[in-house]
Amino acid sequence: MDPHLLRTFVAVVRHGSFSAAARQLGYTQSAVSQHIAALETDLGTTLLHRRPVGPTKAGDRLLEHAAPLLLRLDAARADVLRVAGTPPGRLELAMTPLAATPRVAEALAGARRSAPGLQVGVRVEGRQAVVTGVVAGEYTLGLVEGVAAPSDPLRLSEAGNLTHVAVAEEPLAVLLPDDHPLARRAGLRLGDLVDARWIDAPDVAAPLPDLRAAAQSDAPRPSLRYDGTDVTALVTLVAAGHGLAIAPRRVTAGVPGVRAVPLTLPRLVHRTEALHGHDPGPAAAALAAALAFQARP
Amino acid sequence: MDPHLLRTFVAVVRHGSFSAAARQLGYTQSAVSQHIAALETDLGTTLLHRRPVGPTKAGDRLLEHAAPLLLRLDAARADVLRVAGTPPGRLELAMTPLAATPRVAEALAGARRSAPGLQVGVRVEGRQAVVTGVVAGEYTLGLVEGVAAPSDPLRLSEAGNLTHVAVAEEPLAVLLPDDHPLARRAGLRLGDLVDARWIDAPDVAAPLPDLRAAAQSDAPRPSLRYDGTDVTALVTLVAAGHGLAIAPRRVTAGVPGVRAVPLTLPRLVHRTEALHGHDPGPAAAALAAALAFQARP
DNA sequence: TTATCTTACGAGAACCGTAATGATG
DNA sequence: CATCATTACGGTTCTCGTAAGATAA
Repeated sequence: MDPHLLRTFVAVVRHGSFSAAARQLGYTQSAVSQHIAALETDLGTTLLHRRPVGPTKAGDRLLEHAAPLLLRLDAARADVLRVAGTPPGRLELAMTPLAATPRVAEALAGARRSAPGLQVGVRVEGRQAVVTGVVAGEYTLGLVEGVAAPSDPLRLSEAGNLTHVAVAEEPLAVLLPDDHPLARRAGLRLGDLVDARWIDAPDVAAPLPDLRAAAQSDAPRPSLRYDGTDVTALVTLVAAGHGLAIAPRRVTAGVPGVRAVPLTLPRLVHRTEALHGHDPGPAAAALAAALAFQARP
Repeated sequence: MDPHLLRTFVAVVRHGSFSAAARQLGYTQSAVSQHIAALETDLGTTLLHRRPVGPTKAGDRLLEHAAPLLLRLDAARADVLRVAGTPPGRLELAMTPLAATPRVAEALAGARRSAPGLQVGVRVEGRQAVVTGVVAGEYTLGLVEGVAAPSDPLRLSEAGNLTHVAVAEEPLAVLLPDDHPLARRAGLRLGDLVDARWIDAPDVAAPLPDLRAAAQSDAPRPSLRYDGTDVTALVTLVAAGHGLAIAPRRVTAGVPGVRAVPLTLPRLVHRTEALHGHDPGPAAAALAAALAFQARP
């Protein structure tokens, strides 16, 4: 099970075609065919059915393992190179949209002041992309956020051996249009809203699956999905009555037509964490330290 | 970064010798030397210093990744073979010592009744060995236990994409010798026992590191380490005054000279979970279902 | 010297591309 | 028949073992 074979396997599945995978990988169709044949012989099973090309049951299982495996392989290489290579005067910072707070900007400014020559790159992406990028060593530091029970760490998949540092915990609020019947309440329970329509905006609000897990029900069902990374767009959608969302209250600041009502049950917070690999270099370490907050017991 | 190279790398580090690793792997010393050289050239760093042989800093980082990587590779193969190969009439059950309860034995008996020809193998091991074995497909079903907050899942490292099924939650008790000043209390808090001497018996009682994590202090410090898997031995050690331990109260049943006082704070339970890969076959699935309990909300 | 790692070199295997063959819609 | 996967074949590269060389205890 050579990683190369696995890589072509996932490429074939993704493209649904041997030839397309070959093009992407810079191989001939023949080579791809031989790769798949090698895998299938090795495992003694057929992994793909052809015409149309798609994974068999066994192939599905392999696929589920292959991607994380390749990711960890990259992570290993990146991790070794990190301690070996000259610690670069660069800081590549990636974060999810809601993690971009003034506090982060200030801490970053502080880091630049104390290391004048520092090259800094900042990037805003979805949560998964941030985690993957940090694991693969593409970014030196990542800021991700999500919902969790108070002082619980975020449950990040594939965040293998990254270091977590708690950066912030904020109360969550239900975002409703101004004229919503519940908009004047002092607090809301998720149970009050089982029949509501929700906007699923995984990158820019509390992801609905996380809420369902926390609420131990399948209550919040999406009526609209928003895939961008622009917070204002989401808030505008809420104001227009497309559905509700749950996010830290601050996102509604300055936007008319929307109210943020504190979420009282389940007891969840919006938590931000900094992620980095082993020894991310002095700049990233200093930044992470500056961002770290003391979790209240 | 061929897996073969990684495998020889970890073997070399483990043995502290190229030649020993070569013997174990069925290679020549030369081949091992070439493997390491290949890795070092590929990564552009020295991974080992020689005479004596040991990992460099970069090598340490690689080592940390290599073992899980190889494990997951085996897991992938096992997982594919599991769905491919004929579902065998075998059930290989592995469990940690405290998971071996009458309830498990009964459920196993039930599984054998409903599948008369079933070949069953049972094995008791340490927690890590059980998890590793299930991941690698060596066992069809694993039962592991540990301490956790009520209705929280166990935090298992390297349990990647295994299915967890809650099997039992039991209250925890502090095990003390009969003549201990606190032995007559109705309940004990961990804070009452900061100065006590503890027995660290990771396989057969609540592992001290888990307790420290839960208590958010470094309080329970070990005075004696017990590495066996025999519960009675631990209880006997407690009775003899070698130190305290935390375990489900039932382990003291019938043993004189020991008392089990309920642990009231932190609020922790002894939790048992069944682990299996995707589609472990009908026998294991039935057994897991029979063991599953309804977690109280 | 002795145990041990490294290097040189050659036989065999593995790998990928070209090109011919086969299968499917 | 056109598209796409498979198979046959050959040159190149890799890999490992043998054997000789280097190096530290």
